[in-house]
Amino acid sequence: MMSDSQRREQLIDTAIELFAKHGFHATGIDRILAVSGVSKKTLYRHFRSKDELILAALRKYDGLFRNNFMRSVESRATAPRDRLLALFDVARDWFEDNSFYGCMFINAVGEFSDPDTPVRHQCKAFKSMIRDYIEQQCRGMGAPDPTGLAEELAMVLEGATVTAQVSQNRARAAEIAKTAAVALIDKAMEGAADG
Amino acid sequence: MMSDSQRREQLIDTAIELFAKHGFHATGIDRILAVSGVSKKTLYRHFRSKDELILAALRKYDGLFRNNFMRSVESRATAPRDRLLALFDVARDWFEDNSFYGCMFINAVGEFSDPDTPVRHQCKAFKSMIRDYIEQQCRGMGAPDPTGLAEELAMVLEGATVTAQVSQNRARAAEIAKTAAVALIDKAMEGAADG
DNA sequence: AAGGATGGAGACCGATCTGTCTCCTTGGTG
DNA sequence: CACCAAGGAGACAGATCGGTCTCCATCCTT
Repeated sequence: MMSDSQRREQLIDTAIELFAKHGFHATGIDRILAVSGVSKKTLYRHFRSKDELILAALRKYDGLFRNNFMRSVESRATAPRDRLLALFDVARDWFEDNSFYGCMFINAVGEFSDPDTPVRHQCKAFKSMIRDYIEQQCRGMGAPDPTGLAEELAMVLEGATVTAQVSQNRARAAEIAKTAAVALIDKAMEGAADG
Repeated sequence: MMSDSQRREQLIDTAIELFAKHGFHATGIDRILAVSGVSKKTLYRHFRSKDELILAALRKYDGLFRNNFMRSVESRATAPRDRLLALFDVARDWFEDNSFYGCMFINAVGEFSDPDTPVRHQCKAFKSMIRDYIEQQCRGMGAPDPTGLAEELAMVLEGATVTAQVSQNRARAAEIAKTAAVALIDKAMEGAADG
Protein backbone atom coordinates (compact mmCIF):
# COMPACT_ATOMS: atom_id res chain seq x y z
CA MET A 1 0.00 0.00 0.00
CA MET A 2 0.96 3.51 -0.63
CA SER A 3 0.10 6.32 1.66
CA ASP A 4 -0.84 9.69 0.38
CA SER A 5 2.49 11.25 1.25
CA GLN A 6 4.31 8.34 -0.34
CA ARG A 7 2.46 8.97 -3.57
CA ARG A 8 3.39 12.61 -3.34
CA GLU A 9 7.07 11.77 -2.98
CA GLN A 10 6.80 9.26 -5.78
CA LEU A 11 5.43 11.99 -8.02
CA ILE A 12 8.19 14.42 -7.10
CA ASP A 13 10.92 11.83 -7.52
CA THR A 14 9.64 10.89 -10.95
CA ALA A 15 9.34 14.55 -11.86
CA ILE A 16 12.94 15.18 -10.84
CA GLU A 17 14.11 12.24 -12.92
CA LEU A 18 12.19 13.22 -16.05
CA PHE A 19 12.73 16.96 -15.78
CA ALA A 20 16.46 16.39 -15.40
CA LYS A 21 16.56 14.05 -18.35
CA HIS A 22 14.24 15.66 -20.86
CA GLY A 23 13.74 19.18 -19.59
CA PHE A 24 10.71 20.85 -18.10
CA HIS A 25 8.61 21.86 -21.08
CA ALA A 26 9.33 18.65 -22.96
CA THR A 27 8.14 16.51 -20.06
CA GLY A 28 4.40 16.07 -20.07
CA ILE A 29 2.21 15.43 -17.07
CA ASP A 30 1.00 12.18 -18.59
CA ARG A 31 4.52 10.86 -18.77
CA ILE A 32 5.17 11.64 -15.13
CA LEU A 33 1.94 9.88 -14.23
CA ALA A 34 2.72 6.83 -16.32
CA VAL A 35 6.21 6.43 -14.84
CA SER A 36 5.22 7.16 -11.27
CA GLY A 37 2.05 5.06 -11.41
CA VAL A 38 0.04 7.80 -9.77
CA SER A 39 -3.28 8.93 -11.11
CA LYS A 40 -3.92 12.36 -12.52
CA LYS A 41 -6.50 13.08 -9.91
CA THR A 42 -4.01 12.46 -7.13
CA LEU A 43 -1.46 14.74 -8.78
CA TYR A 44 -3.87 17.62 -8.94
CA ARG A 45 -4.93 17.02 -5.38
CA HIS A 46 -1.36 17.58 -4.27
CA PHE A 47 -0.33 20.26 -6.76
CA ARG A 48 -2.42 22.96 -8.26
CA SER A 49 -0.57 22.97 -11.54
CA LYS A 50 2.45 21.64 -13.35
CA ASP A 51 4.38 24.72 -12.28
CA GLU A 52 3.82 23.82 -8.65
CA LEU A 53 5.11 20.34 -9.33
CA ILE A 54 8.18 21.87 -10.96
CA LEU A 55 8.75 24.00 -7.89
CA ALA A 56 8.30 21.03 -5.60
CA ALA A 57 10.78 19.06 -7.68
CA LEU A 58 13.33 21.86 -7.49
CA ARG A 59 12.83 22.16 -3.75
CA LYS A 60 13.36 18.46 -3.20
CA TYR A 61 16.35 18.45 -5.53
CA ASP A 62 17.81 21.25 -3.46
CA GLY A 63 17.29 19.27 -0.29
CA LEU A 64 18.71 16.07 -1.73
CA PHE A 65 21.75 17.93 -2.92
CA ARG A 66 22.29 19.41 0.51
CA ASN A 67 22.03 16.04 2.16
CA ASN A 68 23.95 13.93 -0.31
CA PHE A 69 26.53 16.23 -1.82
CA MET A 70 27.37 18.34 1.19
CA ARG A 71 27.34 15.47 3.64
CA SER A 72 29.49 13.43 1.31
CA VAL A 73 32.02 16.26 1.26
CA GLU A 74 32.02 16.52 5.01
CA SER A 75 32.46 12.81 5.49
CA ARG A 76 35.53 12.80 3.27
CA ALA A 77 37.44 15.58 4.91
CA THR A 78 37.38 17.77 7.99
CA ALA A 79 39.94 20.50 7.38
CA PRO A 80 38.45 23.42 5.42
CA ARG A 81 41.02 23.22 2.66
CA ASP A 82 40.55 19.48 2.30
CA ARG A 83 36.83 19.96 2.15
CA LEU A 84 37.18 22.48 -0.62
CA LEU A 85 39.13 19.95 -2.61
CA ALA A 86 36.81 17.12 -1.66
CA LEU A 87 34.06 19.11 -3.35
CA PHE A 88 35.55 18.16 -6.67
CA ASP A 89 35.96 14.50 -5.76
CA VAL A 90 32.31 14.32 -4.86
CA ALA A 91 31.50 16.23 -8.01
CA ARG A 92 33.38 13.60 -9.98
CA ASP A 93 31.21 10.85 -8.57
CA TRP A 94 28.16 12.94 -9.31
CA PHE A 95 29.23 13.48 -12.92
CA GLU A 96 29.92 9.80 -13.45
CA ASP A 97 26.52 8.72 -12.23
CA ASN A 98 24.30 7.42 -15.00
CA SER A 99 21.49 9.68 -13.95
CA PHE A 100 23.60 12.81 -14.26
CA TYR A 101 22.12 15.29 -16.70
CA GLY A 102 23.81 18.43 -15.46
CA CYS A 103 22.65 20.70 -12.70
CA MET A 104 18.88 20.83 -12.67
CA PHE A 105 18.91 24.50 -11.76
CA ILE A 106 21.21 25.44 -14.61
CA ASN A 107 18.89 23.59 -16.93
CA ALA A 108 15.93 25.36 -15.38
CA VAL A 109 17.25 28.87 -15.98
CA GLY A 110 17.61 27.97 -19.64
CA GLU A 111 13.89 27.28 -19.86
CA PHE A 112 12.59 30.00 -17.56
CA SER A 113 14.08 33.31 -18.51
CA ASP A 114 11.98 35.68 -16.46
CA PRO A 115 14.12 36.58 -13.43
CA ASP A 116 11.12 37.40 -11.25
CA THR A 117 9.79 33.91 -11.15
CA PRO A 118 9.55 31.34 -8.37
CA VAL A 119 11.63 28.95 -10.43
CA ARG A 120 14.40 31.50 -10.84
CA HIS A 121 14.28 32.37 -7.16
CA GLN A 122 14.77 28.72 -6.34
CA CYS A 123 17.75 28.59 -8.67
CA LYS A 124 19.34 31.64 -7.13
CA ALA A 125 18.79 30.30 -3.65
CA PHE A 126 20.45 27.04 -4.60
CA LYS A 127 23.48 28.75 -6.06
CA SER A 128 23.74 31.01 -3.02
CA MET A 129 23.67 27.98 -0.78
CA ILE A 130 26.59 26.41 -2.61
CA ARG A 131 28.56 29.62 -2.61
CA ASP A 132 27.89 30.21 1.07
CA TYR A 133 29.05 26.74 1.97
CA ILE A 134 32.26 27.25 0.02
CA GLU A 135 32.74 30.65 1.58
CA GLN A 136 32.34 29.14 5.00
CA GLN A 137 35.17 26.73 4.27
CA CYS A 138 37.31 29.53 2.87
CA ARG A 139 36.74 31.49 6.03
CA GLY A 140 37.61 28.49 8.16
CA MET A 141 40.81 28.11 6.14
CA GLY A 142 41.75 31.67 7.02
CA ALA A 143 41.67 32.98 3.48
CA PRO A 144 42.29 36.73 3.34
CA ASP A 145 39.34 37.22 0.99
CA PRO A 146 37.01 34.29 1.62
CA THR A 147 34.18 35.80 -0.39
CA GLY A 148 36.29 36.35 -3.48
CA LEU A 149 37.85 32.91 -3.31
CA ALA A 150 34.47 31.31 -2.78
CA GLU A 151 33.08 33.04 -5.84
CA GLU A 152 35.99 31.79 -7.89
CA LEU A 153 35.69 28.23 -6.66
CA ALA A 154 31.94 28.19 -7.08
CA MET A 155 32.44 29.40 -10.62
CA VAL A 156 34.93 26.63 -11.34
CA LEU A 157 32.50 24.07 -9.93
CA GLU A 158 29.77 25.52 -12.12
CA GLY A 159 32.00 25.32 -15.16
CA ALA A 160 32.94 21.76 -14.36
CA THR A 161 29.30 20.77 -14.09
CA VAL A 162 28.47 22.23 -17.47
CA THR A 163 31.59 20.82 -19.08
CA ALA A 164 30.80 17.38 -17.70
CA GLN A 165 27.31 17.67 -19.11
CA VAL A 166 28.55 18.35 -22.62
CA SER A 167 31.74 16.35 -22.65
CA GLN A 168 32.24 12.65 -23.00
CA ASN A 169 35.01 12.46 -20.43
CA ARG A 170 33.18 13.59 -17.36
CA ALA A 171 35.78 12.48 -14.86
CA ARG A 172 38.31 14.70 -16.59
CA ALA A 173 36.10 17.72 -16.09
CA ALA A 174 36.21 17.13 -12.36
CA GLU A 175 39.97 16.65 -12.39
CA ILE A 176 40.61 19.83 -14.33
CA ALA A 177 38.40 21.72 -11.97
CA LYS A 178 40.22 20.32 -8.98
CA THR A 179 43.58 21.28 -10.46
CA ALA A 180 42.31 24.80 -11.05
CA ALA A 181 40.90 24.91 -7.54
CA VAL A 182 44.26 24.00 -6.05
CA ALA A 183 45.91 26.81 -7.98
CA LEU A 184 43.27 29.32 -6.93
CA ILE A 185 43.45 28.30 -3.29
CA ASP A 186 47.24 28.47 -3.29
CA LYS A 187 47.16 31.87 -4.88
CA ALA A 188 44.60 33.12 -2.39
CA MET A 189 46.52 31.75 0.59
CA GLU A 190 50.01 32.90 -0.29
CA GLY A 191 51.13 35.45 2.25
CA ALA A 192 48.43 34.38 4.70
CA ALA A 193 49.50 33.53 8.23
CA ASP A 194 48.56 29.87 7.95
CA GLY A 195 48.75 28.15 4.54
CA MET B 1 11.26 43.61 -50.90
CA MET B 2 12.67 40.56 -49.31
CA SER B 3 14.56 37.93 -51.18
CA ASP B 4 14.23 34.31 -50.39
CA SER B 5 17.55 34.13 -48.62
CA GLN B 6 16.71 37.23 -46.61
CA ARG B 7 13.56 35.57 -45.38
CA ARG B 8 15.57 32.53 -44.45
CA GLU B 9 17.97 34.62 -42.41
CA GLN B 10 15.07 36.48 -40.84
CA LEU B 11 13.64 33.17 -39.73
CA ILE B 12 16.89 31.98 -38.27
CA ASP B 13 17.56 35.27 -36.49
CA THR B 14 14.12 35.22 -34.94
CA ALA B 15 14.57 31.60 -33.98
CA ILE B 16 17.87 32.39 -32.27
CA GLU B 17 16.27 35.22 -30.34
CA LEU B 18 13.26 33.23 -29.18
CA PHE B 19 15.09 29.98 -28.52
CA ALA B 20 17.63 31.86 -26.43
CA LYS B 21 14.96 33.65 -24.48
CA HIS B 22 12.31 31.01 -23.94
CA GLY B 23 14.02 27.74 -24.74
CA PHE B 24 13.55 25.33 -27.61
CA HIS B 25 10.54 23.29 -26.65
CA ALA B 26 8.67 26.27 -25.23
CA THR B 27 9.05 28.24 -28.44
CA GLY B 28 6.38 27.32 -30.95
CA ILE B 29 6.66 27.58 -34.68
CA ASP B 30 3.75 29.99 -34.81
CA ARG B 31 5.53 32.43 -32.54
CA ILE B 32 8.63 32.40 -34.69
CA LEU B 33 6.46 33.06 -37.73
CA ALA B 34 4.56 35.89 -36.06
CA VAL B 35 7.72 37.64 -34.92
CA SER B 36 9.67 37.13 -38.11
CA GLY B 37 6.74 37.97 -40.38
CA VAL B 38 7.44 34.96 -42.56
CA SER B 39 4.72 32.56 -43.60
CA LYS B 40 4.55 28.98 -42.53
CA LYS B 41 4.81 27.78 -46.08
CA THR B 42 8.09 29.60 -46.55
CA LEU B 43 9.47 28.16 -43.35
CA TYR B 44 8.76 24.62 -44.44
CA ARG B 45 10.20 25.30 -47.86
CA HIS B 46 13.53 26.14 -46.23
CA PHE B 47 13.45 23.66 -43.35
CA ARG B 48 11.97 20.23 -43.27
CA SER B 49 11.06 20.44 -39.60
CA LYS B 50 11.45 22.46 -36.46
CA ASP B 51 14.49 20.37 -35.58
CA GLU B 52 16.19 21.52 -38.74
CA LEU B 53 15.42 25.10 -37.85
CA ILE B 54 16.92 24.52 -34.42
CA LEU B 55 20.05 23.14 -36.03
CA ALA B 56 20.25 26.08 -38.42
CA ALA B 57 19.86 28.48 -35.50
CA LEU B 58 22.65 26.77 -33.59
CA ARG B 59 24.88 26.84 -36.65
CA LYS B 60 24.33 30.52 -37.22
CA TYR B 61 24.79 31.26 -33.51
CA ASP B 62 28.08 29.43 -33.72
CA GLY B 63 29.15 31.52 -36.67
CA LEU B 64 28.06 34.79 -35.10
CA PHE B 65 29.94 33.94 -31.96
CA ARG B 66 33.06 33.21 -33.95
CA ASN B 67 32.82 36.49 -35.81
CA ASN B 68 31.75 38.77 -32.99
CA PHE B 69 33.27 37.32 -29.87
CA MET B 70 36.53 36.05 -31.28
CA ARG B 71 37.15 39.05 -33.48
CA SER B 72 36.36 41.36 -30.63
CA VAL B 73 38.97 39.59 -28.55
CA GLU B 74 41.54 39.86 -31.29
CA SER B 75 40.87 43.53 -31.85
CA ARG B 76 41.46 44.30 -28.19
CA ALA B 77 44.79 42.57 -27.79
CA THR B 78 47.50 40.93 -29.81
CA ALA B 79 49.77 39.20 -27.31
CA PRO B 80 48.48 35.72 -26.44
CA ARG B 81 48.33 36.40 -22.72
CA ASP B 82 46.49 39.67 -23.28
CA ARG B 83 44.05 37.93 -25.55
CA LEU B 84 43.34 35.32 -22.94
CA LEU B 85 42.47 38.08 -20.50
CA ALA B 86 40.57 40.04 -23.11
CA LEU B 87 38.29 37.01 -23.41
CA PHE B 88 36.77 37.97 -20.10
CA ASP B 89 36.40 41.63 -20.99
CA VAL B 90 34.48 40.66 -24.08
CA ALA B 91 32.50 38.18 -22.01
CA ARG B 92 31.58 41.02 -19.69
CA ASP B 93 30.11 43.02 -22.54
CA TRP B 94 28.30 39.93 -23.69
CA PHE B 95 26.83 39.29 -20.24
CA GLU B 96 25.66 42.87 -19.90
CA ASP B 97 23.82 42.89 -23.18
CA ASN B 98 20.06 42.93 -22.76
CA SER B 99 19.66 40.02 -25.09
CA PHE B 100 21.94 37.79 -23.04
CA TYR B 101 20.19 34.64 -21.89
CA GLY B 102 23.22 32.49 -21.27
CA CYS B 103 25.05 30.35 -23.77
CA MET B 104 22.58 28.95 -26.24
CA PHE B 105 24.46 25.67 -26.41
CA ILE B 106 24.46 25.20 -22.67
CA ASN B 107 20.73 25.79 -22.72
CA ALA B 108 20.39 23.34 -25.58
CA VAL B 109 22.07 20.46 -23.78
CA GLY B 110 19.60 20.93 -20.96
CA GLU B 111 16.73 20.24 -23.33
CA PHE B 112 18.30 17.58 -25.54
CA SER B 113 19.81 14.87 -23.40
CA ASP B 114 20.56 12.23 -25.99
CA PRO B 115 24.30 12.55 -26.69
CA ASP B 116 24.03 11.04 -30.18
CA THR B 117 22.01 13.85 -31.61
CA PRO B 118 22.81 16.54 -34.16
CA VAL B 119 22.02 19.20 -31.59
CA ARG B 120 24.46 17.74 -29.12
CA HIS B 121 27.11 17.38 -31.79
CA GLN B 122 26.73 21.06 -32.57
CA CYS B 123 27.14 21.88 -28.90
CA LYS B 124 30.26 19.79 -28.57
CA ALA B 125 31.73 21.32 -31.71
CA PHE B 126 31.09 24.80 -30.34
CA LYS B 127 32.73 24.04 -27.04
CA SER B 128 35.68 22.46 -28.82
CA MET B 129 36.06 25.57 -30.93
CA ILE B 130 36.28 27.77 -27.85
CA ARG B 131 38.72 25.46 -26.15
CA ASP B 132 40.89 25.17 -29.23
CA TYR B 133 41.06 28.93 -29.60
CA ILE B 134 42.10 29.30 -25.98
CA GLU B 135 44.62 26.51 -26.35
CA GLN B 136 46.09 28.25 -29.37
CA GLN B 137 46.66 31.37 -27.30
CA CYS B 138 48.14 29.31 -24.47
CA ARG B 139 50.51 27.70 -26.93
CA GLY B 140 51.48 31.08 -28.32
CA MET B 141 52.15 32.26 -24.80
CA GLY B 142 54.58 29.40 -24.35
CA ALA B 143 52.64 27.66 -21.60
CA PRO B 144 54.26 24.37 -20.58
CA ASP B 145 50.90 22.58 -20.72
CA PRO B 146 48.76 24.59 -23.11
CA THR B 147 46.04 21.95 -23.26
CA GLY B 148 45.62 21.74 -19.52
CA LEU B 149 45.59 25.51 -19.08
CA ALA B 150 43.12 25.89 -21.92
CA GLU B 151 40.78 23.40 -20.33
CA GLU B 152 40.96 25.27 -17.06
CA LEU B 153 40.34 28.66 -18.65
CA ALA B 154 37.52 27.34 -20.81
CA MET B 155 35.94 25.92 -17.68
CA VAL B 156 36.20 29.25 -15.90
CA LEU B 157 34.60 30.99 -18.87
CA GLU B 158 31.84 28.41 -18.85
CA GLY B 159 31.25 28.94 -15.17
CA ALA B 160 31.19 32.69 -15.62
CA THR B 161 28.58 32.38 -18.35
CA VAL B 162 26.30 30.28 -16.20
CA THR B 163 26.84 32.44 -13.15
CA ALA B 164 26.05 35.57 -15.15
CA GLN B 165 22.88 33.90 -16.36
CA VAL B 166 21.63 33.21 -12.85
CA SER B 167 23.08 36.17 -11.01
CA GLN B 168 21.91 39.73 -10.92
CA ASN B 169 25.39 41.21 -11.01
CA ARG B 170 26.58 39.97 -14.35
CA ALA B 171 29.58 42.23 -14.63
CA ARG B 172 30.90 40.81 -11.39
CA ALA B 173 30.77 37.29 -12.82
CA ALA B 174 33.12 38.38 -15.58
CA GLU B 175 35.44 40.11 -13.15
CA ILE B 176 35.69 37.12 -10.87
CA ALA B 177 36.40 34.91 -13.82
CA LYS B 178 39.12 37.25 -15.01
CA THR B 179 40.73 37.31 -11.59
CA ALA B 180 40.69 33.53 -11.51
CA ALA B 181 42.12 33.42 -15.03
CA VAL B 182 45.04 35.61 -14.03
CA ALA B 183 45.83 33.32 -11.14
CA LEU B 184 45.61 30.21 -13.31
CA ILE B 185 47.77 31.71 -16.04
CA ASP B 186 50.37 32.87 -13.53
CA LYS B 187 50.42 29.46 -11.94
CA ALA B 188 50.79 27.75 -15.30
CA MET B 189 53.57 30.08 -16.43
CA GLU B 190 55.71 30.07 -13.32
CA GLY B 191 58.98 28.38 -14.14
CA ALA B 192 58.43 28.79 -17.87
CA ALA B 193 61.23 30.41 -19.86
CA ASP B 194 59.17 33.47 -20.75
CA GLY B 195 56.50 34.67 -18.32
C1' DA C 1 -2.43 44.60 -70.03
C1' DA C 2 -2.33 39.38 -69.53
C1' DG C 3 -0.37 35.43 -67.58
C1' DG C 4 2.36 32.90 -64.43
C1' DA C 5 5.06 32.27 -60.47
C1' DT C 6 5.52 33.51 -55.59
C1' DG C 7 4.57 34.09 -50.96
C1' DG C 8 1.42 35.60 -47.15
C1' DA C 9 -2.80 34.41 -44.57
C1' DG C 10 -4.69 31.08 -42.40
C1' DA C 11 -7.87 26.93 -42.52
C1' DC C 12 -7.13 22.45 -41.39
C1' DC C 13 -5.34 17.83 -39.50
C1' DG C 14 -3.92 14.72 -36.03
C1' DA C 15 -1.31 14.62 -31.98
C1' DT C 16 -0.36 16.27 -27.52
C1' DC C 17 -0.61 19.56 -23.92
C1' DT C 18 -2.65 20.93 -19.08
C1' DG C 19 -6.40 20.40 -16.25
C1' DT C 20 -11.32 18.58 -14.89
C1' DC C 21 -14.57 15.17 -14.31
C1' DT C 22 -16.92 10.64 -14.23
C1' DC C 23 -16.88 5.82 -13.55
C1' DC C 24 -15.62 1.89 -11.16
C1' DT C 25 -12.62 -1.08 -8.74
C1' DT C 26 -10.51 -1.80 -4.38
C1' DG C 27 -9.68 -1.94 0.43
C1' DG C 28 -10.85 -0.83 5.15
C1' DT C 29 -14.51 -0.86 8.74
C1' DG C 30 -18.79 -1.90 11.38
C1' DC D 1 -21.57 -9.14 4.32
C1' DA D 2 -22.74 -4.31 3.67
C1' DC D 3 -21.15 0.19 3.34
C1' DC D 4 -18.29 3.90 2.20
C1' DA D 5 -14.28 6.52 1.18
C1' DA D 6 -10.13 6.62 -1.88
C1' DG D 7 -7.70 6.32 -5.74
C1' DG D 8 -6.72 4.41 -10.43
C1' DA D 9 -8.27 4.51 -15.25
C1' DG D 10 -9.30 7.28 -18.49
C1' DA D 11 -12.88 10.11 -21.09
C1' DC D 12 -13.24 14.72 -21.99
C1' DA D 13 -12.49 19.82 -22.91
C1' DG D 14 -10.04 23.62 -24.72
C1' DA D 15 -5.73 25.14 -26.17
C1' DT D 16 -1.62 24.56 -28.65
C1' DC D 17 1.69 21.83 -30.92
C1' DG D 18 4.17 20.65 -35.66
C1' DG D 19 3.16 20.21 -40.29
C1' DT D 20 0.20 20.30 -44.82
C1' DC D 21 -2.73 22.44 -47.81
C1' DT D 22 -5.80 25.81 -50.18
C1' DC D 23 -6.87 30.35 -51.50
C1' DC D 24 -5.77 34.71 -52.99
C1' DA D 25 -3.15 39.04 -53.40
C1' DT D 26 0.99 40.68 -55.37
C1' DC D 27 4.82 41.17 -58.23
C1' DC D 28 7.68 40.25 -62.38
C1' DT D 29 7.86 39.21 -67.19
C1' DT D 30 6.49 39.51 -71.87
